[in-house]
Amino acid sequence: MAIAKTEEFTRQEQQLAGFAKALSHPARIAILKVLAKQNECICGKIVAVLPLAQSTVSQHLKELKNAGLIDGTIDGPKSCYCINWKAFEKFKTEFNSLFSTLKVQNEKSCC
Amino acid sequence: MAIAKTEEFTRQEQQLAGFAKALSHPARIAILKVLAKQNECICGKIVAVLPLAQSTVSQHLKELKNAGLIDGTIDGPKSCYCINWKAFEKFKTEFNSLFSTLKVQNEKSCC
DNA sequence: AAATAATATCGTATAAATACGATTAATTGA
DNA sequence: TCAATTAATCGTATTTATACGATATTATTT
Repeated sequence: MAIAKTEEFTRQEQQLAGFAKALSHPARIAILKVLAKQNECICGKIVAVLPLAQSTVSQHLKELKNAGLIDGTIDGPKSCYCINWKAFEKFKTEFNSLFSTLKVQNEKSCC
Repeated sequence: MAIAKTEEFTRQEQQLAGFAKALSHPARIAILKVLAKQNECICGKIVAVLPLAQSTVSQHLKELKNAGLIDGTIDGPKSCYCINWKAFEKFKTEFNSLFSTLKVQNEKSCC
C-alpha cells in the first residue's frame, strides 16, 4: 500500500483483519492442521509435509506466531510449535460476532 | 511471491484462505458493516464513510466481489452492493468446521 | 444534445508478501 | 572439541496489495 491507512479503522476491525490475514494463505491453514494432528509439533515435520522450502515454512510460522495464533518454544536445536487456543477462540468469537451483527442489521436491507 | 505455490494445497484450504484474504483488510470489514447497516448500499455512501479515496474503495469492493462475499448490481449511474449471504454463510461454516476439526485432533497434543 | 453525477478503470508509486538459497546460531552427540 | 542436526535469519527476486489522481464510462437530467 502507498500509505498505511490501517490506523483509521476501529480496533476491532484491525484485530479481526489481522487474524484473517494469518489465515489468508493456504500454507498457513495447512500448518495449523499439521500442528493439530501431530503429537510432536516440530518445525521439521511441517517442512516434510508441505511443498515449500524450510525457510519459507519458517516465515509462515513466524507470521502465525506474530498474529498470536500459535506459540513456539525452543526445545534443544528443535522448535516446538502449538496452536494458541485462547487466541484462536478469540478469533472465532470475533468472527462469528461480526457475522451475527451484520445479519441482524441486514433485516432492513434493500437487496 | 516468487512463484505461486497456491495450487499445491487442497481446495478447501485455498477456498478458506481466499475468504480470509477478503477479510484481511480493516477497510473491507468496515465496508461489510456499512453494507449491512444501510438501506441503500450505494458506493457513494461507503466512500463518504470511509477514510479512503473513491477509487480505493472501488478496488476494495471489487475484491470483496471477486471473493464472492458481495454482489453488485448497476442501478443507473449508481452501483448497488449487497452482502452475498449464501457465500458468507459458507465462509462461516468452513471456518467453524476448520476450528472444530483442529480442536478434536488436538486432544492428543504435546504442548 | 449537453451537462451533471456516480463509478469503474487506468496509470503509477510504494509497500508488503511470498519464495528460495545461503548463511548463521544453537544444541546435541561422537 | 568437532561434527552433525535443526531452525532462524539474511539477502534477494518477484509478485501482489494498497493508495491516489486522472480519465473513461454510463445513465440521468436539463
